[in-house]
Amino acid sequence: MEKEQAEELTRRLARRAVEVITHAELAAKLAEGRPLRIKLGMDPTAPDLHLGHTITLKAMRDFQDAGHTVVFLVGDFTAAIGDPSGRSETRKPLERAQIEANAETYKRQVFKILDPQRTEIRFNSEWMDKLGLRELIRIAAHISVARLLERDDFEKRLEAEQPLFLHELLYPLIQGYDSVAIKADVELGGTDQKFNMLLGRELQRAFGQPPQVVMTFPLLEGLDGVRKMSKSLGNYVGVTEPPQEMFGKLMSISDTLMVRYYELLTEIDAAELAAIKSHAIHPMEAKKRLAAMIVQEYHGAAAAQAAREHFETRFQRREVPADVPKFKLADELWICELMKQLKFAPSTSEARRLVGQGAVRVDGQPVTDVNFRFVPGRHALLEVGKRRIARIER
RNA sequence: GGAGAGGUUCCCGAGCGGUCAAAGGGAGCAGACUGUAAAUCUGCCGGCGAAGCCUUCGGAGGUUCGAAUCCUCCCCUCUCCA
Repeated sequence: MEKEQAEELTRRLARRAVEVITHAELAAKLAEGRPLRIKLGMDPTAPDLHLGHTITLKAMRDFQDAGHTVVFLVGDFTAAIGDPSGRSETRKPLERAQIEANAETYKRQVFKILDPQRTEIRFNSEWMDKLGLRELIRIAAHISVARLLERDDFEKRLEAEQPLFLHELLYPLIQGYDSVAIKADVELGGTDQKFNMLLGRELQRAFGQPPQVVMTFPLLEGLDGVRKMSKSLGNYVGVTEPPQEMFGKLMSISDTLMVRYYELLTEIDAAELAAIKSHAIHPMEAKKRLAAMIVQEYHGAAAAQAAREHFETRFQRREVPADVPKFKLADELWICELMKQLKFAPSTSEARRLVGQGAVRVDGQPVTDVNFRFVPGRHALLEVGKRRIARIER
């Protein structure tokens, strides 16, 4: 029975894992029959969990469903240092209060996927704050500089003559030491985390622990289809975003990216995937299904259906949907000022430009005069571009 | 400590006394075409109810009628030497 469960887990994980270091070690650990400790390291710099994160989170959920424990590690200490990973420039340390607020947000969001019953939440400041310089040096003595400089982005920055600071070099050590502190059996992460995770193995060995199994997962491309999904690049779909927003964002991805999203974010079988790839299903219909599936995951079936219908009326039939946000306006107002107040334009200048480019419509009629005045009662519907729409009432 | 290079608008990157709100590319936004796809084309892309004015080219001073461009000091990064 237990053996079957382990096999089932291994099979599920194998679907998406890029690398498992090593398969043999994983099998051996699973065979021990005890709940393994799965490390989930996240640095609380970006407050929003997005679809890219869900790939590893779901893999962890698989572990949980097989009876293992996820140690959700909030890198509150590390965030104060600034993780350089995945970016070619130095990251700024965060304020303490900000870190805590972010950690809270994370915690709430992460349980959309993980099982709270089988999750242990830890903050690495718990042991890091106590770590003295003496210990730090002792840890550092286990890793050579050459080894550290093997890391891809360090190497690149050196190559590009860009700054590389000592604390950034220390970061992988700190992260690796987390694995020692929580006695991790397995660590999962994106492929960009491979180096750090491997260093965890080395440190565990140095501290007399069995090394953790390292599993890497693909990085999800963001909406632009090129760079990895991230909050700071603005190419993400957050798991807490409203249904319509999610649906809309997913509809705007390229066909190529759609296939990728299907592979990484859904459970569809090979036959269906083939149908999509071959365009046996019209790409747009396939995209709608994808969007609906994902929305359903985070908001339920009803919301997914509603989001789809909204999309169809608003963007495909170009009709005004029933649920247009309403705003009160007492007196007539200059169109640019109104756009600014509704956050349809960040500045008057931008509002002027939008009018000049024919992006602004009132009651379906394009506004061409920059000096146009919106009169509540006489005018009602304001549209800016395809996405911004509001009904104005007196 | 010494020698050299460099810090420009969201990013890359030109500019090196006025014609600079600052070339070009990317990103972004808007329009056309479409399936809110891709590709393509066009326009916009600091702020101000905008004639004109205000703020911006690492920071602070200075020279000049006038500075992103010249000078001084400071801060930061990179390279080589020690």
